[in-house]
Amino acid sequence: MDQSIVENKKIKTFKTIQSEVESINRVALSVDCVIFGFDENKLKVLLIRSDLKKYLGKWSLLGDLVRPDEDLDEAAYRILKQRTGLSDVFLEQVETFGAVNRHPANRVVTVAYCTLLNIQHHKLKILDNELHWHDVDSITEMAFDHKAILDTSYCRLQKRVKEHPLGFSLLPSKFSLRELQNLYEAILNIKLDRRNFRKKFFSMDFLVDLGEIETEVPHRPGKLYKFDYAKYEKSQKKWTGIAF
Amino acid sequence: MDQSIVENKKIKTFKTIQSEVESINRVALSVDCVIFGFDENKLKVLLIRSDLKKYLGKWSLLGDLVRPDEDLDEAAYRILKQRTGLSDVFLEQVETFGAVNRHPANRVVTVAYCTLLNIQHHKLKILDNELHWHDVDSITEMAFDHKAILDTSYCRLQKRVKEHPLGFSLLPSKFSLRELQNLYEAILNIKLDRRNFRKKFFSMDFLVDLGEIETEVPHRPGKLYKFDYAKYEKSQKKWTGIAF
DNA sequence: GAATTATTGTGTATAAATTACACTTTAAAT
DNA sequence: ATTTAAAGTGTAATTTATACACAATAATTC
Repeated sequence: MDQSIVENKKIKTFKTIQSEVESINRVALSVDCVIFGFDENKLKVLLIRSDLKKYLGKWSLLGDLVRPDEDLDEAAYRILKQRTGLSDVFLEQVETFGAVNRHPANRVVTVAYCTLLNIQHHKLKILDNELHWHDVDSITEMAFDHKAILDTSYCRLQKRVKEHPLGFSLLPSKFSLRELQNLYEAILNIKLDRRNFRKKFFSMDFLVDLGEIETEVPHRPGKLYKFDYAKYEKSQKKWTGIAF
Repeated sequence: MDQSIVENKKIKTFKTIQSEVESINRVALSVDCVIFGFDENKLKVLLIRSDLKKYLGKWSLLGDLVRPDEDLDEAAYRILKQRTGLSDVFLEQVETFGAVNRHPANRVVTVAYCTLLNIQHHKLKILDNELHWHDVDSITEMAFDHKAILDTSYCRLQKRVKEHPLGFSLLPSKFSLRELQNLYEAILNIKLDRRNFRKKFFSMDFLVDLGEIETEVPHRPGKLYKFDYAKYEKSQKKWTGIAF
């Protein structure tokens, strides 16, 4: 809402609302971060062990209450930083979960955020509550409604990764086309034709050949590329037609 | 969050959090509904006049505080019903807006929801606060951050309407292809080729020819169709490739 | 240093989808 | 009967997506 409230066809004044705001109509608000990574050709997610009695032993997303003087995005970045030390990663609001009984003790509405990290570049320094990376597809049960939040975030990721070059933030700054393809296959959970995959990415024309090749592979090394973000930003996103 | 909170590397217990939840860390939570309609070949949105002093005279979305015993979706449907009397319309969460100072009096975090209504089928019965339909593209200024919420919702609508058959809920149950095309042109703000538009929709094969034609048009009447939702639901959504 | 291994890198033919584009038909109104 | 305004329709050209197989390369092994 934000100002006038109609209830049983009686218009409440702003004064009435003010007092409602002060008293009963308040909830605790949290942010939960779904932090995706990629390693050993598998999509991973960063979880901690819940220490709430009801969910003892269950895995949980990284979250915290939003402070009274803090924007939602700010809170998400703070939590990410507190948990991982990282600050310059892509971060996006996913959805807000507010079922009345989603938290056993209080009404806590939570805003889910989603981030993608390069696991190799960002070794975890804080390991409280058994913080570590889990294979996304191995997770069956979680604390609270966190499994639903994870599922929603994963679906969103699958959709976004097809529309935007997000995936590159999960890879080393120099990567081979095989690594890129492995990433897409893992996230989308499909097999792709190698030749057509390459054709597609080369035709998009955002990959820069670095003139280097992989090292320490026990076979023919692949060329290394980086993603040209500047070129991507300048490009006109193409019109994608109507299709259900 | 939801259980353990790390702050300055000090782990707080659940008890600590409990008391935080009880006291300072609470915010007022509202839902704002962005109700889109379609009339005279224009996309419309339903607004009321703000009666908050700071925004007196400005237009505002339809909102209310979320009740302590009410899920977010429930609140959105309640507000929609209270304002319009309607209940069986598509309703979707868009995004949560939580800038610290978005409300002048209190911290109010708002969850935006978006709905599409058929204006002809749903004549407004309640007109409090000058509730009425506005051309979406004529709106320049609004109360609070509601212009930003509207813009975000409109962008979301443009995207969703290309991926899902949402648009049909804005049309009469029997519609002509011209009406359908007008709808898409208005929402997407583009001109489409008539023959290709028809080809596209016929090839999707979800339109049912009702064997009826338009009446009271001063020219050759078009055939009337309905959308076959059952057939659509059964259809496998096609794989849409990677494209930035 | 020859053979083996594993993976890179490449091209083409076919099918499917998208685009651009103009004339005839129809019903209502005059 | 004429006018008006929009409905209805098809094709050729282009672009995009798909299916598919073999030679080149670097490292490892013998």
